[in-house]
Amino acid sequence: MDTDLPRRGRPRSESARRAVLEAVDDMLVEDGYAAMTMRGIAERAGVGRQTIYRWWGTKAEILVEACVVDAAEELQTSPRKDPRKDLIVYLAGLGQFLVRSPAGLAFRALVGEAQHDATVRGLLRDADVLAPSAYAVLARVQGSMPAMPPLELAADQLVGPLLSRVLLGRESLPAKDIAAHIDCLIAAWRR
Amino acid sequence: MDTDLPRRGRPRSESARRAVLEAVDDMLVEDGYAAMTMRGIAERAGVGRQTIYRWWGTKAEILVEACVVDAAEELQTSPRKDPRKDLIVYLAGLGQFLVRSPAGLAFRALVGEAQHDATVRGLLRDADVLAPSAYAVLARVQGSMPAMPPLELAADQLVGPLLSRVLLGRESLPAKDIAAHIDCLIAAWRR
Amino acid sequence: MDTDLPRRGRPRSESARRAVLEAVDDMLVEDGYAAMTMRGIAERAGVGRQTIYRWWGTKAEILVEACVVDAAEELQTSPRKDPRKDLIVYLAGLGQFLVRSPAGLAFRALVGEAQHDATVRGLLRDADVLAPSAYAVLARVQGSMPAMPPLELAADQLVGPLLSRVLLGRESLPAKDIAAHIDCLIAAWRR
Amino acid sequence: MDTDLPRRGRPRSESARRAVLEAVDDMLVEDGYAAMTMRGIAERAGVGRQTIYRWWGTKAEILVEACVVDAAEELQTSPRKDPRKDLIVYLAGLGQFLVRSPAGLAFRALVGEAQHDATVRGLLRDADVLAPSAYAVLARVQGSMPAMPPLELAADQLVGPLLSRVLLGRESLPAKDIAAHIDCLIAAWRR
DNA sequence: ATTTAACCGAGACGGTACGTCTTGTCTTATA
DNA sequence: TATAAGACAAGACGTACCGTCTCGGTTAAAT
Repeated sequence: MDTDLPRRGRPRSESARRAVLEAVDDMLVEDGYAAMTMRGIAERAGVGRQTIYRWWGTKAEILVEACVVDAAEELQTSPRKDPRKDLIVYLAGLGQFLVRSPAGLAFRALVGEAQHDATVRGLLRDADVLAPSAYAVLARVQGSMPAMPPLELAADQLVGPLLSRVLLGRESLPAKDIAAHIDCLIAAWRR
Repeated sequence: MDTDLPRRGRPRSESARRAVLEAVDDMLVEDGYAAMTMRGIAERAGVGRQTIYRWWGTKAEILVEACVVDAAEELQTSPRKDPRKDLIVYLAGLGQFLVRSPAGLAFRALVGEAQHDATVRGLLRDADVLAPSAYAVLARVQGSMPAMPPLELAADQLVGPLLSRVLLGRESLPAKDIAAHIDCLIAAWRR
Repeated sequence: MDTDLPRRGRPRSESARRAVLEAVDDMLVEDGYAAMTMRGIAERAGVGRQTIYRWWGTKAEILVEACVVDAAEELQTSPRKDPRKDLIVYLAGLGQFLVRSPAGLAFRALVGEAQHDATVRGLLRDADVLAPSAYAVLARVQGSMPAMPPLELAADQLVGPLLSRVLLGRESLPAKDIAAHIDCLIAAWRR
Repeated sequence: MDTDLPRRGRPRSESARRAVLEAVDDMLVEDGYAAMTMRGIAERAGVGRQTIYRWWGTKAEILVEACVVDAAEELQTSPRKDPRKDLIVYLAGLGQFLVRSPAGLAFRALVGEAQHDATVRGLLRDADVLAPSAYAVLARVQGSMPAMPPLELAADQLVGPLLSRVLLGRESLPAKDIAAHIDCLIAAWRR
């Protein structure tokens, strides 16, 4: 165990940690990622700059911590009886997450940074923000879809069209198109 | 027309323009986007800094010019008799473009910047890098796919799964999965 | 010659140079050396920080440039007929310079820094702030002082007692003591 | 008395005190004053940082404690029959102290700090490092020097030329010049 | 042929974020 | 209650890049 050894020195300030994460969330919504500097985060959080570098070292690491928990929670949907409805509700929720939620904004900022920096790419891959929620809903409907491909590919087919639209700067999928997309998938997977 | 009036003064240096675009391509491949600064581009291209700002003003604008022409060319595929083969070849080519081609790298860097900056988002939307090529191949196979949704959604269904994989930092779709994905789409669209 | 080669690029800003030197002088008087930071100088002078590092690189180098010219001017005395008076006037002027003049403050700050940093020690030695003025007055009275030691030692004997008092934090020599000291020197040097 | 009341709690660690003073001496010799930070002293001494602030509060205060006792001891000379020899030996010893001894280095560092900081100036004045030893030797030779000025001025005349040379970054007085200087003083003071 | 206008490269300018360092204070567990 | 360890807020350090500006020099069309 690591909690057993009674660490010496002043312990880490939990309030400073929370202040940083909240500041990042707020600034992302208010000013956007480009205007969010380490210096600015520190000032906004009322925290020393060194304190940030001590625990995170990178804007991306802060973002990961700021969004993974919220993301998992926001993307989780309750099961429906109708598989079609189940998939539609999930995808609509994902759309809302990506364009409305602060956690979704953080996620998109991370995806953006990942295109510029291999380290962030790894960070994002390890965080595994979307897959668990997609796997969960797919596992629920899998029984009635004998031709569904393995989960990984099925998840890409499910979320890819919506996700790429948003990342390429277009509007999210309108409700009608979400339904049409799901109907396509069901037709293919039931075949 | 605007090219008719024969502007006075020294004309724009075509060699400087090409030097900048090549420098951007090279630096993107060698050092990555994060290490690519306006100052660095100017030095690498052997060009004054002001000259860059005179004609482009933004890294993103240079990237757009550096990739749109190449992208259109690299993504264009010759028609096949077999619609399935046609789609598979296109998607495999898109995968290569995204992870191998300098133009693809530039495109991904642009997508990254678009997450952080609304201006770049607009730029990227206007450049319309992927859609024309996807529409072209879809138009070719449309005849034999009576249930295919409108082109925009169909294009998202076609490229979304591959695109989102790459943008989220995972490997591109392996050949087997490309085939499986196309088979799903055909099954749904032929229905 | 070096002025012949027609330097490229924007020439150095003389106004920025003067602004920095004046800011240093003012801040030294108002806030003291310890409170004078590179950042503060830049802000006070209305100058970019990099501009300072481009031309000076060190607080000490700025101080040297800020005080050498003024020092030489302030320490120069006009000849008197009476050698005793000549020496007294010079020494009294040196006392005023050390405790009143901004240039003298800069000089003392430099001497302080020289105790901590060998580079500054060299800088100070090369600047040769005091010696020329002392040599000048000693050369004038040398004729009537057959036993005067070589100029270097004589200069130390002349200014050392006053200088060390001030540097060790005591008051400057009072007028009575200046006269007594000069009388001692004359007695020894006329012997 | 204050030492009588047997203070409660853990007594001050004498070993920590010595460790700090030794660390300061060593670092001054090895790295120089500029590279000597409170943090560095604490690490080198294997001592908590707070412990230093509790007992000294300032680098200057540590330096004073680190040098006053040693200085007094090193500057004390045994009486000679010949007053000339007495003065020469003292002055030569002072030169060695200033450029060789760790205590002398600490003293010069203090003089340096005193130029930047009025508090240190007061500290240095109160410590009275040089005067007692100079007064002692002057008192011994005073009998044979009827024209010697009051001790304070005489001491300045004795040590000033050497001291100012060293503080201004030049070499210490060579033996020949020490003798010449003393001979001047004797000539003036015997007059 | 000369003038004029816009271009070109180089490089200094005022700003500002970077990541590191040190300061003096504080909060732990230990002695 | 002193101690060593070490986290804390604050802020200076020197570097790098931003976008602008100001030079001397070049290149063509208009005079």
